[in-house]
Amino acid sequence: MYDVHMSSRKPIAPTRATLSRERVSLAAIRLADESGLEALNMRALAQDLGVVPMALYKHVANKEKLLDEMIDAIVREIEPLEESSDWKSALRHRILSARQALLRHSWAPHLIESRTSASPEVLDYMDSLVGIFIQAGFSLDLTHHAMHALGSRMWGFIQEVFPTPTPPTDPELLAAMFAQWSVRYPNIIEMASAAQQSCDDQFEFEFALDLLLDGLERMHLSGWSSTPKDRSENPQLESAVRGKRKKKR
Amino acid sequence: MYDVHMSSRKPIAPTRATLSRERVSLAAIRLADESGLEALNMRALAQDLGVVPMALYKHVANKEKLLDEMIDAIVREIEPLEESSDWKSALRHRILSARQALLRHSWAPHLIESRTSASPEVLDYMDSLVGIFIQAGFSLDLTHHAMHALGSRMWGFIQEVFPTPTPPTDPELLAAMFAQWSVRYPNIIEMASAAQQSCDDQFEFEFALDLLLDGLERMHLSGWSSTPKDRSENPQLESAVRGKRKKKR
DNA sequence: ACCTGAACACCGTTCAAGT
DNA sequence: ACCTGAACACCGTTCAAGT
Repeated sequence: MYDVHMSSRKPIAPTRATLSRERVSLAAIRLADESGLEALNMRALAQDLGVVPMALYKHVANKEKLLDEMIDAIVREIEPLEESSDWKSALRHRILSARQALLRHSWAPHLIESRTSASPEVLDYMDSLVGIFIQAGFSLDLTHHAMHALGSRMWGFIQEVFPTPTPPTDPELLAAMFAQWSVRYPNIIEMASAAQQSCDDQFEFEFALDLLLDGLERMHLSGWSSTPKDRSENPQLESAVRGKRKKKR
Repeated sequence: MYDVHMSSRKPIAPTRATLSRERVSLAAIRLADESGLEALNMRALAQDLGVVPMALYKHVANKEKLLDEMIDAIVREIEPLEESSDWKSALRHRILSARQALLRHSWAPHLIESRTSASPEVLDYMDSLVGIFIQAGFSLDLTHHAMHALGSRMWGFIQEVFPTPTPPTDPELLAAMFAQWSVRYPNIIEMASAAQQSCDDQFEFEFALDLLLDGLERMHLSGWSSTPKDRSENPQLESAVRGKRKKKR
């Protein structure tokens, strides 16, 4: 226990320093890292800091602002831009670095999805990605589409909608489930039977990232431009452009 | 008001029929459509149905199960598979149809993201997509990667992380914000200046979808196979394969 | 078999007061 | 200036009872 009577001077390394906005958000990150986002509530956070819940509200406006702070802390973990490399390597490096930061905080994807506005730190990062495309000579139009195509992937994650269920450990149950699924979901079972080793998330992430970057490179080199005339000469996006035309009419 | 003394027989079209699982989930969808997901709580839902909150629990196990029901109702809105068309058209049709269903229910993306398991209806839909790839002769391995690369796009949405803020209507405020952003986020401003007309979500969705489908087609035609030897002969995914190799070693 | 009323546990937050 | 204690509003859900 900390002995308050020990000295009237401030301890050199106080274990219970006065609160600050940074101390609160760091504690929130630690709590989420250890116990998950659902365990992060103002009462538990206050207890971790040895303080009464309402003490937090002198340093963060409300819980939403606190969650924004947590995102900013993660964005600061992303490695800075490598000026020297070519656009594709620079993008890959930045995005895979963002992914590393996110992997250290498993709650981050869900939190990012729930945010309704971007902080200055977030916009700084996005601005740097836009800059990579523009500096590489991408048209502003293609740059815009590229950013949309990346979506959450620019933050190093793709939402795994409807995660594949973990198969039961009991071999008897497993066999029963396999038999049942083979009848109702034959294609899924056939596909799964090919992936003997468990699915490698990092590989799947880079596979799709490269699929997008390679496609964007091809469009850029084949002279994608912002004028509709040039667009229609590009056979790759014929159908998408057709859709836009129809809507404009 | 409904007159209960009017007749002892059941009314032909009862306005206050007895509850059922379907009636509850339909009311939940209507409430979410009209007032948003955050307005959907058991008390409000019960009031809409003219019943006390606890009456709902005889028909749905809990709120989570109710949310699962709502997803299933949407999945049933997706148009069935067109057997005759080629794989790319079939996929586009199915996915754009899923998108239409989702656009009718703006709360659906957030709800889909939050689900932790897939219902049989959900698996049926995913199985049909896997089947399209396999029937087109895609290797099981490439099919697997393709499904991951599609991600949430197979449900007709991409998560718009950090949505772009709506610019202020007051021209003076707008000018001030523009000046500020031009200094700190020059690339974003430059990119945005090219997109005069407001951003077309449908176009961006189809742009990225076609980028992925075209890339997958190219890999399929160039003989992507599941053996590592063949993989390294495909120059397009050199870096991703390199990453996987390193991990395996 | 189905619905009701009261109550509990939990959580974000306001308010008036303490030092 | 910073922290505290009690309380309020809100929400999912349990429980024992009603018909």
